[in-house]
Amino acid sequence: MASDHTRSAILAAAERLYADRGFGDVTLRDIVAEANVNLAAVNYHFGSKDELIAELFVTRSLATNRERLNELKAAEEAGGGRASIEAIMHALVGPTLRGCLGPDREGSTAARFMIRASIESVPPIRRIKNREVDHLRKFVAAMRRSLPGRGDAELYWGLHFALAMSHHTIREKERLTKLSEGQCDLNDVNAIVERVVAVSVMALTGGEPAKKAPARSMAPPYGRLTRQDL
Amino acid sequence: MASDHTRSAILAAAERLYADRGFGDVTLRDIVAEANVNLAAVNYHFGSKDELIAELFVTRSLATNRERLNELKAAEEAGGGRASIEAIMHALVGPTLRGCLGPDREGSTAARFMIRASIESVPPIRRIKNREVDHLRKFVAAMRRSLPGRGDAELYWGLHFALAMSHHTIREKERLTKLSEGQCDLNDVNAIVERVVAVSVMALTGGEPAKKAPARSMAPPYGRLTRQDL
DNA sequence: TTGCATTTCAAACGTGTGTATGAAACTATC
DNA sequence: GATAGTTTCATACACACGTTTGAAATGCAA
Repeated sequence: MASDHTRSAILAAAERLYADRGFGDVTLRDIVAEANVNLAAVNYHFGSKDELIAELFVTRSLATNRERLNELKAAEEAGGGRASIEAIMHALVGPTLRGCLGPDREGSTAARFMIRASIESVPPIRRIKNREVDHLRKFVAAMRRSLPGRGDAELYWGLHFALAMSHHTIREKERLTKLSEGQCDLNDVNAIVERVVAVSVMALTGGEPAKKAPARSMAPPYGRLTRQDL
Repeated sequence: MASDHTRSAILAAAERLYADRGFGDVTLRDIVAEANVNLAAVNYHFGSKDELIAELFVTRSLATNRERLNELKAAEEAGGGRASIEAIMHALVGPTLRGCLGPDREGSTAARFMIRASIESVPPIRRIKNREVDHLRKFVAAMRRSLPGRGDAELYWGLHFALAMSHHTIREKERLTKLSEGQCDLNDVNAIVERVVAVSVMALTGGEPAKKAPARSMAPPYGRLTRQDL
C-alpha cells in the first residue's frame, strides 16, 4: 500500500462518471478508462463493483451524518440539553440539502453523485441506507426531549415528513424547476432549508406557535424506545 | 389480434414478477416462463422490454391520474368553481396513497408494482413521469383559484411538498414501520391521507387556520376523516 | 379447399458485463 | 543485488441478457 494512486484514481473517476451518467450507464471499463488504470485494478483494490459503489457512498454519507450529529449536539448543548424543535429539524435536513443543492457545491461531483444515489437507488446503496435507522433514532430522542408530551408516533411522522421534503426536493429539483418555470429558486439553499424546517415544525406542532409545556397534558405514550447508542 | 391471450398473459406475469422482485432482478426469460409463452412473444407484441414496462406503468398511472382529476373536478363543482385547498390536496394525494397503501389493494399486484416503480425508477418509467407535468398544472390552476393572492412560487412549493410526503411515504413505508417500531400505522390509509393533507395545507397557508373560501362542504368524494391528534 | 396474414416457436445471435488468471513490473527490506 | 511481497497488466472466461431469425402452426376469408 505504498501509494494508493490507483485506488483513488478509480474512486475519483467512478464518482465523476456515476454523477454524470448514472449507475445504469457506467461500466467498470468506462471507469478504468477514465482513471487510466487497468481493468483488473478494480477487483484488486475493491473486491467487486458493488464494493466500490458502497465505498463511494459510505464516504459521502458518513460526512453528512457527522455534520448532522454535530449540528444536533451543538444545538442541544446551546439549549442546556434541550434543543428547540426548529434547531433539531435544521440539523436533520440542513446538511443533506446543503450538500446536494448548496451553491458552493453546486454541480460538484460529490453533490451530483449523492443526487444520483438518491434517485437511482442501486442495491449496494440500498443496503447501506437501511442501516441508517440507528442514526435517526438520535434525532427522535432529541425531538422527544424538545417536545415532551408529543406521542412518539407524531414524532416519527414529523421526522418522516421532514426527510420526505428534503429528499424529494433533491430528487426532483429539475422537475420542480421545470414545473414552476423557474419560479421556485433552487439555488437559494438557505431559503429551502428554512422552508422545509418551517413546514416540518408545523407538522409537529400542529401549526400552533411552538411552545414548550403543552397545556393539554397527554398520557405518556406506550413504549419508550430502548437504549440507543452508537 | 384475434386473441390477445399471450399479450395479456405477459402483462400479468410481468407485473407480478416486477412487483415481487423488482425491475433489476427480473429478466424476459423469467417473465415468459411465468406466463408460459415463448420468449420471442415479448418482442413480437411489445417491441422491446422497455415498451412492455412502459405499457404496464402507463396503464396503472393513467387510472390514478383519472381518479385525481375526477376528484378535483368534483370538488371544484361542489364549490362553485372553487374548491377548498383541503379538497384539492386531497384529490392530489388521495388516489396515489390509496392506490399504493389502501387496505383493499393492500398487497395487490398493481399496488406493489407501483411501489416498485416509485422506488426503482427505471428509464422507461422515468420518461413517462417527466410527461406528468401537464397533469400537475391543472392542480396548480385549481390552487390558484382556491388561494388567490398566494404567489405562484408558494403554490408550487406546496404542491411539491404534498407530493414529497405522499411519495416518500409510499417509498419508505417499510423503513418508517421499522424506525417507529410499528407505532406509525401504515394500514390506516385514510388517516395517512388526512395527515398529508393537513400538513400540505399548513405549508400553503402558513399554519393559520384556513380562510375556508367556499362555504360549501369541502368533503371530497371519498370518506374524509377528521384529523386526530394523539 | 386455397391463399394470405397473424401468431407461435425453438434456436441462435451478438454483445456487454463483472470477474478471474497468471505472468510481468514494481517496491522495500535485508 | 537477491528475495519476498505488492501492484499492474493483457487477456480470457463465463454467461446472462435483449433481440433476431426463419420456419412452423394457426386463424380467417373467399
